[in-house]
Amino acid sequence: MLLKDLSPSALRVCEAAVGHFAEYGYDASSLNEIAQLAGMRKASLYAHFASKDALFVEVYQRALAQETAFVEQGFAEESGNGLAPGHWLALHLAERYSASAELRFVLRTAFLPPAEIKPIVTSGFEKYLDGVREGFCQALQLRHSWADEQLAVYADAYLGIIDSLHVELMYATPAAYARRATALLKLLDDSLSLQR
Amino acid sequence: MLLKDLSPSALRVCEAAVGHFAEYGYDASSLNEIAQLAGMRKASLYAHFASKDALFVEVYQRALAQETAFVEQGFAEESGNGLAPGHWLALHLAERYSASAELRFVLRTAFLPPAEIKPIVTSGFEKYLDGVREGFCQALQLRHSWADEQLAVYADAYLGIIDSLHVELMYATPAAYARRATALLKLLDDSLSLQR
Amino acid sequence: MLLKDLSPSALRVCEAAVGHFAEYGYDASSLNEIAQLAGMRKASLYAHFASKDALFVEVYQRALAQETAFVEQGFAEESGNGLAPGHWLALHLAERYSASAELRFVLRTAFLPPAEIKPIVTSGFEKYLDGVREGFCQALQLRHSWADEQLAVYADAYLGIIDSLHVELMYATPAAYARRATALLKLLDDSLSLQR
Amino acid sequence: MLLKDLSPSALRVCEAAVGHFAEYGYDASSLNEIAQLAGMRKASLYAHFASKDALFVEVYQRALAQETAFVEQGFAEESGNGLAPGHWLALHLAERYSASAELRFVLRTAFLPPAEIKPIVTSGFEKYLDGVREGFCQALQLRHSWADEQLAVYADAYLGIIDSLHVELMYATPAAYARRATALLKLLDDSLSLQR
DNA sequence: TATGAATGAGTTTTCATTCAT
DNA sequence: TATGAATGAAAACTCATTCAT
Repeated sequence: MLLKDLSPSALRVCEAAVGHFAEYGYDASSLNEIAQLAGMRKASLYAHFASKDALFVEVYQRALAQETAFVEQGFAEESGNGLAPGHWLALHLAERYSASAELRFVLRTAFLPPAEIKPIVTSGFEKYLDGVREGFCQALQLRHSWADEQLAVYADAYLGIIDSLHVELMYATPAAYARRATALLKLLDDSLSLQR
Repeated sequence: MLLKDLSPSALRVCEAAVGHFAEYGYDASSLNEIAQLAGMRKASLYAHFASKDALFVEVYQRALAQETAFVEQGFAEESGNGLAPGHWLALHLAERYSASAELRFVLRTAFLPPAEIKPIVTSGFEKYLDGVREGFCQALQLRHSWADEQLAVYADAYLGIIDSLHVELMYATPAAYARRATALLKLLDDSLSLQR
Repeated sequence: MLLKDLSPSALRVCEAAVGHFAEYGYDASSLNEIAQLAGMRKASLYAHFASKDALFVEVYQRALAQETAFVEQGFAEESGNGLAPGHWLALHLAERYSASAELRFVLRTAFLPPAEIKPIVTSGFEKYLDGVREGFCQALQLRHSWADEQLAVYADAYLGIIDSLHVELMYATPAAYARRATALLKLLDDSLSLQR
Repeated sequence: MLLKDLSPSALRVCEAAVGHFAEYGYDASSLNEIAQLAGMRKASLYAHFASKDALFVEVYQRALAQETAFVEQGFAEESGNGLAPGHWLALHLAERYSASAELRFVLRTAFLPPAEIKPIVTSGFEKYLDGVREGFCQALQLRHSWADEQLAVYADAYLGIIDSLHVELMYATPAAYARRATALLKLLDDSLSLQR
């Protein structure tokens, strides 16, 4: 999953595009506006990207790489601070969402991918979620050892929680997000506490 | 929230539109195609609906009403069958999703509402979720009585679970859906079991 | 130039149409809006008029008849009051213009007739102007007798003055109208005074 | 009132548009036909003008500038040839009208401006008329000196005459135009002759 | 006489894309 | 690498008109 080397201009286009796609989605985004934001004319985009699709995919892959790194670093921090498994990410997602156009873009795209490139989007997002699952499983195993089966169940549950929070980010207030995060983490911790 | 009386032709348009909107979303849906599906020409749509927006809103409200009724009936059935609180809906959502264009449309719309009518969409979907919350709380209270605060936490968690399943419906396989449903319901039941 | 007998409904349509045509012109007027104003649906118009053109022509002819009558009565009043020839009309045109949608409609239509019916419009308006000319010539001849040639020159001038005032009505303020009327009538009176 | 620099293609569009607008007016002109006349497709117009309104305004301003220049040059010529004040313009307007689509367009537009841009049209035409007034006043003052008040009255009258001739251009024959011009100029000269 | 439904032709406008420069 | 110009296709929407009821 290596990213292409892009020229400085192409990078500016990506930066402009990620915010635009995040806000309006694929269909309602116009190359014209993206080009303006990047300080060039529409036609010039084609010097950098073969098509709207190609630009979208490139932006998507860069955003995925970035958010995957964010998740990894989050789990590292969590284990350093002795937080309960999966808590760090759940508690920092809201902040990340408002700070990162990339995350907003990834979520919007993953949930409702443009028909033209649905397979690419879906498989990419699955890799992102695999990263989350991986981080969570490692955190769980730091505590004690689990049967594969049990581990899988908790991993499924945790991914479900994260997706639930993703949704809350997209259509609710910060307060509602906090309530949901608290409630779902409580379920998780309660259930884990029964496994002793 | 009474629905308008629509003429037979207008109803045919709604039926055609709900599937189209569910599959392609607002932006990528064309009135031309919807009209064809409804067996008329584009211009004829305007005898029934003032604009694309107006059609979309009408369809959305009808879909919401229908899915709200489905949820209500689900909770009624659950209590009749002695199922654990909230299980019926979680276990039937996938089937419903594949059977009901209305549900697919509602979820797609709620998660990524078209900018033009975001407020209408959001407030409508909140009412739908309130119905879910209401059903779940009543189911919980059939078992034993709860402090308001505890009840609210479990309601938040349950809505989170439902949203999580919504997401899984949109981008995953039936098998993955089942795994997630099992895992999250286990968390819920485990946590509730600690409240004795 | 007899007018048709119209049913009460058809008359209501004419009344609605004259204001609409006067304000928006032929092209920018929509039968839909005219029908609404007349308290019926668009399709019902066709029970009364064969087409948009036919409605327009009917309205035009009624308006012309009405304004022709107004001019006649004006010249009658003028001679009764001993006013200088042509003064009454020049001085009452502004008031009439603001009170009569028919006059506004006639002027708008005469100056820029819709291509489809230009000949009808033009010949109709010429008859209206002939009425003005006739009234003015008679008023002149009440004073003393004129050579045909002289009479024709003054009649041409007077019609020119009236058209000039028509224009001022369409695009200027009442104050500007008054200044122009005063100035042109002064020219007329000065010139007539030289004929003794 | 500087005019934009337009590309050759944009100029071709303007040239095509002025004739079309002059003949059919704003509402009945279609961008499709204008584009054909300019040798391009409809969509290409938008590379040069942001909208139908913008094109119309641009064309209008160019036409106004051109006709203002024509009037100025006319008054210059008049004073060179020793013609009576205001005669040159009155006598050349008909010829100009048939030769200049710009003049036809300006008059049509000024008399019945499209609702969307009425203020722009009106204020522009007033400047044009100010030019006429200015030229006439200077011509008057070459003969002898006038009280401000008298000057204003004759200026009002002269503008009235010009508007009257404008109207005659739009709906009458060349012969009728000549009769009217003769008659009105006679009034003007008679009245001026009384001021010695 | 009135109307709901339908429609063909037309409108302005947007868009992704191409190409010569 | 950048862009001005051009374009085919499609969008939403409007309109005068027809017709069965």
